[in-house]
Formats: sequence, C-alpha cells, structure tokens
Amino acid sequence: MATIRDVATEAGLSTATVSRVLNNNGRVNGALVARVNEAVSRLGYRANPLGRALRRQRTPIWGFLASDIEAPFFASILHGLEGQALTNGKLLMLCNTGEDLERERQYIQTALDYQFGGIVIAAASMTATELDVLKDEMPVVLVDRVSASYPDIDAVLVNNHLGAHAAVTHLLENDYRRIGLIAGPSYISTAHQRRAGYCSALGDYGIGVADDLIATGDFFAPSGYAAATALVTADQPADALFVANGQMAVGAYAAVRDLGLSIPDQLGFATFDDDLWMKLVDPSITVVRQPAYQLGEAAAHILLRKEAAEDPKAGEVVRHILEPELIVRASSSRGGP
Amino acid sequence: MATIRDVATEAGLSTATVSRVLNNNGRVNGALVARVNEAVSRLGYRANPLGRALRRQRTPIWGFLASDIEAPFFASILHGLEGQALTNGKLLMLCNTGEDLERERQYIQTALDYQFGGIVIAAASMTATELDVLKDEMPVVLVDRVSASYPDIDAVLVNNHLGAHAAVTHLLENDYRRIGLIAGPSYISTAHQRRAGYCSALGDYGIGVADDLIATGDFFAPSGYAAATALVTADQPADALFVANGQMAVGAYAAVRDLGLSIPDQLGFATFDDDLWMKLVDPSITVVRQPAYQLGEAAAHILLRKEAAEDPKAGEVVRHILEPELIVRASSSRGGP
DNA sequence: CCTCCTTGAGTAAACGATTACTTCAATCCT
DNA sequence: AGGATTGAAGTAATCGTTTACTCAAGGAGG
Repeated sequence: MATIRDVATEAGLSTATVSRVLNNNGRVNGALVARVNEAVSRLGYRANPLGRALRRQRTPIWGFLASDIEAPFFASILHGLEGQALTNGKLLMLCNTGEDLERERQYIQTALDYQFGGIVIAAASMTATELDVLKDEMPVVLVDRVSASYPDIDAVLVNNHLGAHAAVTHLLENDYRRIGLIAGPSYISTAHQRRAGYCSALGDYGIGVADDLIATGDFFAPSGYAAATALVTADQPADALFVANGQMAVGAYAAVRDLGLSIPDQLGFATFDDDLWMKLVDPSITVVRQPAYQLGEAAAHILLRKEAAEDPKAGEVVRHILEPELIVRASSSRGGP
Repeated sequence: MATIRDVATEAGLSTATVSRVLNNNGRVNGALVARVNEAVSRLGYRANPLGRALRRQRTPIWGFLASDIEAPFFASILHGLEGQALTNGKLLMLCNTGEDLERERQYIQTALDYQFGGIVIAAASMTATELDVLKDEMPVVLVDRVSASYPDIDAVLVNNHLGAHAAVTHLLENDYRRIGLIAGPSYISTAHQRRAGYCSALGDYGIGVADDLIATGDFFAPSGYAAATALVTADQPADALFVANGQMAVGAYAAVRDLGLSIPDQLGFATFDDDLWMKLVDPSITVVRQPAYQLGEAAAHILLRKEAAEDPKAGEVVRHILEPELIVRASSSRGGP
C-alpha cells in the first residue's frame, strides 16, 4: 500500500504539501495540486484512516445503540442512519443493548476509546449511564427516547402523546368505551407519553381512567399476550385495546385470536407502530405509524451539523419532534373501515 | 486520557514493559506485572485502539454486508453476528448494499482502508466485486449466498435445495398438483438452489416442470405481488404457490388476498423464511424456517478461528451448511393442518 | 576464573497521517 | 532601496501503540 510519503516522493514534494492538497487545507500552488493528484492516481493512493484518526483524535465512525435491532422500528431507524452515514463518508457501528445497562455502558466506553465522531442512542434506561462523560467528548443524539436526566442533549423524537391521543380518540369516535391500554414500562419516556396521550383522550370524552383497564408490559411480545388476556377476560372486560408498541401488539393480537374474539366487532384494536403484518392480517390493524426512517436521517443531520460547527458543544439544544400518522384500517370500527 | 507513557512513568518502568504486560507478551517479572496493573487501575488507563491498530496493521472491527438490513432474515443474521462480536471484543460495522454493486464495492474498499479484522458478506452479485483483493487481506466469510466464482472462500449456508424440496413435497402430499414457483433472480445462488429443489420434488412425483408455473421475481415484495397475480390468474392457474423468500411472500400473500382466493382451499401456500406475520395471519402460513441467527453466529466463529490460526490463509475451505426446518401450518392442506 | 547463554528490561524505531514552526522568496510601503 | 509583510513550501514533532534491537546481569560450563 502506498503511503503519503510515497506520494510525496513521486510528486517531488513534501508530505506536508501532499496532506494540504488532500485535505484542501492552506493554499497550494495550482501546478503542485495537479502534480499531487497525478501522483495519487498513479500510485492508487488511499489515505490510511487509522493514521489520520490517531493524529486527528477523532474517527469518522458513528455508533448506534438500540435495545433490539430485530424490531422493525429500530431496524428502520438504523437504515435511515446508515444511508446518511455512507453518503457522508462515515462508518456505522452497531450495538444491540437488549435493554441491558451493562452492555450499554460497555459500548459507550468503546465509543470513547475509539473516539467516535458521534453517537445515536435509542437505548435502555437513561439514568445510570455514562452519558455525561460521553456528551463532553462527542456529539450525542438521543433518538426515540429522552430522559429528564439529560435535558441538555439533542434529541429526535416522535410526538407520542399526539399519536396515542389520536388513536384512542379514533376508538372513542367509533363507540368503543372501555378501551384497555397495554402500556410500556413507565421509566421509558415513550411509554410514559403514550400513556398520557391515552389518558388525555379519555379525558376529552369525559371518561375517567380506570386502573383495571391499564396493563403494563415490557415492550416485548410475551408481555403483550399476558396483558391482552388479562384485559379481555376480566370481569368487566375491555371492548377495545390500544397497544403501546408493535412488539407487544404481536402478543396481544395472538392472545385475542387464541381467545376467539372477533375484531372489530367484539373488540376494537389499535396499536403504535406500523409493522408489516398489521396490514396483512384480516381485518387489518389500525396503527399509529412512526416515521422511523426519517428519525434515523434526522439524527444523522444533527450529527453532521454539530461536526461542522466550530464549537460542537455550543449552540441551542435541538429537540426535533416528528409527527406520527394515524392509519385507520379495519380493526377499529364495527361497521367496516 | 492517560497514555501508556503515563502508566510507564507511574509504575517506574518503560512503555515496552507495560505493553508486554498488557498484551501478555514475552516474560515479565511477577512483581512488575503487579506494579503495572496497579498503575493501570490507579490511572484508569485504557489502551487507545487507534494507536494499537496503526501499529498492528489490523483493526478489531468486523464488517457485515447485506442487501437489506430491514429484512427479518438479515436482521437476524446481524443480531447473531453482533452478539459474538461484542463477546469477543470486536466492533461491528454495518453496510446495507441494497443489491447495489457500487455501494458494495465502496464498502469493500473501506474494509481494506480500515484494515478490518474480518468481513461477513451476504450481499449482491458475487461476480464483479473486489472479493479477490479482499480475501488476501483479511478473513472473509460468505453467508447465505455463494458464488461459483469464489470456490475458495469460506461460507456459512443453508441447505436451500433440501428446504425447497421439503416444502414442495409437502404440498404434493396434500394433493396440490399445479404448484407455482415464485422464484428469485437465478444469479443469486439461494434462488437457484431453491428452484432446483422445487424441480426435484416435482420430479420425484413424476411431474414435469412447466415453464408457465414459474415466475421470477427480484426477492422484493412488489415482484411477489406481480408474480402471484400472474400465476393465479393464468388460463391454467396454479393451485398452490411456493415462494422463494419472505419478502416476495408479502407481496404474493397480498395479491392472493386482493383476488379473494381462499387459502388453503382454493390455493395452497408455502414460502421460504419464517417471518413474524406468517404465523399471525389466518390461516397461518407453512414455511421453511432458516436458522438465521445461527448463521450469524457460525460466521463469527469462522472469523475467530481464522484469526487465531497462525496462517489465516492456510487451512481447508470451510463450507458450513445448516439445515432449514419445514414448519407446517394451516396454509398448505385443505383439510386443516 | 573466564566465556557463553539466557533472561528480563529498556531504547528507540516504526506504523501513517496532520500541523506548528521554520525558511525562503517575492511583494509592498515609505 | 531597504525593511516589513505576506505567502507558499518544507522540516520535524506528534498522536499512542508495539516490537526489533540493545544491554546488563547472572548462571552454566569448561
């Protein structure tokens, strides 16, 4: 492999000049620029990113932390992020935390060791982590989830309250009155906000929030199954279900099917996340669609802007909030969609 | 941040000795080892991986190339790989090629530039790429797909022929006789093998392969829709469909539903890949399940073994072939599952 | 007792870039 | 015309490791 030294020799110049040409730094005589470029292409030279990173004390690598890569929502964020990364010459490192704090901590340490150029986090608990250290060293963007502990970190979010409110209102408009909520863990901001949206929609209709109509899961499918079973087989059963994320909706849907209840006649059904199956099943499921891909792209743009800024630590805290979309399908109205 | 120099000073030793202790290289007096370790923990020292990589001419980073990260199959491979990567102190870089040769080429170049420790490829066309150069520089493992152009590269595969054969045989046993195949692009090895499995199963039953019962898609959903529509609305329509991957199955299933055909009575249905929705729809879909997560893990193990080997280029070519599993559900037999 | 080996530790040279500092020449101003 | 200023290019230090050499000391063998 040719090094910058080889290029310098080939062009009859110093490495400093070559470096300046390559990085478009400082003024260099046009003729020499040409000579350098010729030498570069003659030798097929490519700068060694490791040498560069060592000297610059920064790597053009972005990290992405999520709790579950296999979940379509996170996979989609990842995809959006990856597209921007490639376009802008960044590499994308992946970390699947599985909501495990220790893995999260370990990975943040890695980001520091490698001097990543930025990091996007959609991960587990946001309280006990080393985010403080991290955010002094590199641009950090929270995506999907925020934490009250970190009011000064940029974030790209979805208007969860609005989404939940719209879905529950829609169920109410279709004459469901005992709407059960399958909520997520309340220490996760999204779960909290969706619960709030549910409550506020009920409030708008003058309906009180009944504790026995709320079951809390863990955002994974099995808990959705359990929660749905409980809500639907109670003494005073729910007549509709609103599920706080796509994973739990899988479980909830399976439970409803196993119990032989017919949607939408016996039970209304709506959920957050527009996963593929939700429009394939019959009746198709009404969902609150999150712009996941755009979430990833938006996070990337924040990273890029921070990098370009002279002082990445200065500037306003960015809170980019994207709007979800209620997609009405067959599962939420008795008379057909 | 403390450097190895600081540790050396703190311990009253040279950097060479510290490095030897850290890497367990060469013999060092026990007392000094202790002194180094104390200094390390006193300073909270962590080796800078960039300096190390520059000197060693190798990075503990693995690359993963796939055509579509959002496809559950690849997401699952990714997950398996990522688990092993983290366990073994590797970082995982992601590349979504979208079957685009240029992106693939670009990414391979990146892997060379960064001197990755290994690369796992489940990507686009396997003919025109720079794989030749790559495989001389680092361990390469093909996953899911192989190419005749690269008989000497390790691979972790699924027995596609067997899987397709089993599924089609199962349809035949359930008295479907005009089984349509929605095939993938034949330059992709998996598509080719699944087609062969389909043909051989028909052959076993003394049924000839009819060209008008085979429609070729591109492994994405829209092509599945078109193919299914064509096969089912032909003059002599198919009475069952076997789909060569999960993405096209989405399209095919939607087409069947739009046409109002009832599965399994009017049409048998089976597909490769056990994506989530296939057991949620009613009737549930009979599938050939691929052990995707294990595919990722197995690829990781090959990388690890190669790395440990004194001469990574020597040794047998590994062809690890995992068995798929036929999961019979309701969509493939008229009398119920 | 002297030489030869072995062992363990230190010195310093890489690895491949970027950049502060220096140098030299040309231009400008008075 | 001569000193000050500017601009372009080169020299060499630096980023943080690893490791080929070097060196000193101690034990073994003659």
